[in-house]
Amino acid sequence: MNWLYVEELRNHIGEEVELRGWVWNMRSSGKIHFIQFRDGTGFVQVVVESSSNKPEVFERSSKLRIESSVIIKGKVMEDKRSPYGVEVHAYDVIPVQIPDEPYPISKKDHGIDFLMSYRHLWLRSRRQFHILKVRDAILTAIRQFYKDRNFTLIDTPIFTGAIGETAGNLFELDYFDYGKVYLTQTGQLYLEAACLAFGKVYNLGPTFRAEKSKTRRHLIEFWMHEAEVAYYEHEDNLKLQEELVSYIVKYVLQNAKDHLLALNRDISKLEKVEPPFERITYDDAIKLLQKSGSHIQWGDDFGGDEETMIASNFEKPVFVTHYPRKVKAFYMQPEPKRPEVVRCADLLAPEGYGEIIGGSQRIHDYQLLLERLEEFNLPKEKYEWYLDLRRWGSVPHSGFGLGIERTVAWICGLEHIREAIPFARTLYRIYP
RNA sequence: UCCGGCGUAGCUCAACCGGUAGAGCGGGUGGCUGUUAACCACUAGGUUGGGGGUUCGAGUCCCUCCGCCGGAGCCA
Repeated sequence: MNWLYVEELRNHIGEEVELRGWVWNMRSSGKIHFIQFRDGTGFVQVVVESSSNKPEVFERSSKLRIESSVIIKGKVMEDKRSPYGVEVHAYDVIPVQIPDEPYPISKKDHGIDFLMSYRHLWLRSRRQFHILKVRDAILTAIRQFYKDRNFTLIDTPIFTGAIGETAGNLFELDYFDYGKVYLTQTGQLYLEAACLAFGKVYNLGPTFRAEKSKTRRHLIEFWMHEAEVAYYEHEDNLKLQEELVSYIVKYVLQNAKDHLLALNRDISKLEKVEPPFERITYDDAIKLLQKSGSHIQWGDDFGGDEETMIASNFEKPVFVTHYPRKVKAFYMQPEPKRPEVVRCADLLAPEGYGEIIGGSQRIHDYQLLLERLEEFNLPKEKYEWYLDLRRWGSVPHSGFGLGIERTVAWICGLEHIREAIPFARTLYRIYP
């Protein structure tokens, strides 16, 4: 007997197959059962007819209920009445487990609190299935993009002594006798070290921000992809980013289009995403905002509304470059002719999804970096290794970080980032 | 942390000016050979988030605590 997955059935019409999976819904008309079946690769309808089956087979299948696990033996039939194009006519139904209690997630609406409490079961629902399949495609695309360009994957540590961004948003832990360490906010400083050894490097992993953020675009634990390249300056950095983002979107359209369509995503907006992306300076962004009626002043950072307003002027993602150095991190390279701004860029996604990338050229001069550490009140001794990178073989270098969940939310068209990760860690939720 | 809203059956919600708790889904029983959130009939299911107060009477009004949702700040 040939054990097949649902995703393979279209190529096996007329064959007798075995399916192993779960019942996500049951309908019955007395002498005919319709089992809505899923196996982790897709969904298909299984038909069990009383007239063409042994009585015990039909009897066994009547006992199935939602989220029973079951092995089906049957024949694959083409059928235009089925939304999937094929269905399986069963001649044997073997229950693996039949639940004693009703399945908590019903076919009708649920509130988000209830669903998040049952996230471990909610993952089985079709919408969540499609979202996480797109997430998987995005992560595969990132790895493939760097493999094609011969970058080296460098896994950066989760425990860190040095601070990447700003203090105050760090999760603090006791590390034996050493004292306090922090959960990483970014692997960037370590990638900078690695890029001076390997030239072109990237990472992909979880990061943590102890921010009491309560918005649709924040998680406490989120995944970030970062890249860092030696000898890259500002414009090289932007080019890499627009190529990466375009590659991801194209890859998803080629490999996970059905999932996007199942999510009712407007594909036409994603099809426009290809290099080059527009670049707009912070100065011009401020003018644009003021023209639209905002009271923002030069020197202010943007909030979610400002980002949405700026991005709404563009169909593709847009770079906002050269922010005032006071609103950005200590390591960013100043623009030589205008030292009050830095060589950085945020990439804003269209359709109100906000910042998906933050990047910059890094300071490579020892003296300047030392001044900035003092200016930001960072303890020099913890950064000695980072200063070493400017003592030996220092070169201009640039990099960026891309938020995975925000990218998933944008590409899938989600209303809230909590659906973009299998088990979201939000402000007051750690269960399940 | 601040601002706003909500908390009634397992779930999603209703209940007028304060007058004594109701529907759909889910569950159970029965029916139905093409269902698509199947349908039809019957049926079980409630200390209205906790505590206190006002009142002849509180799901409804007041105080307080807890929980959740939305937004702001911060940020990817």
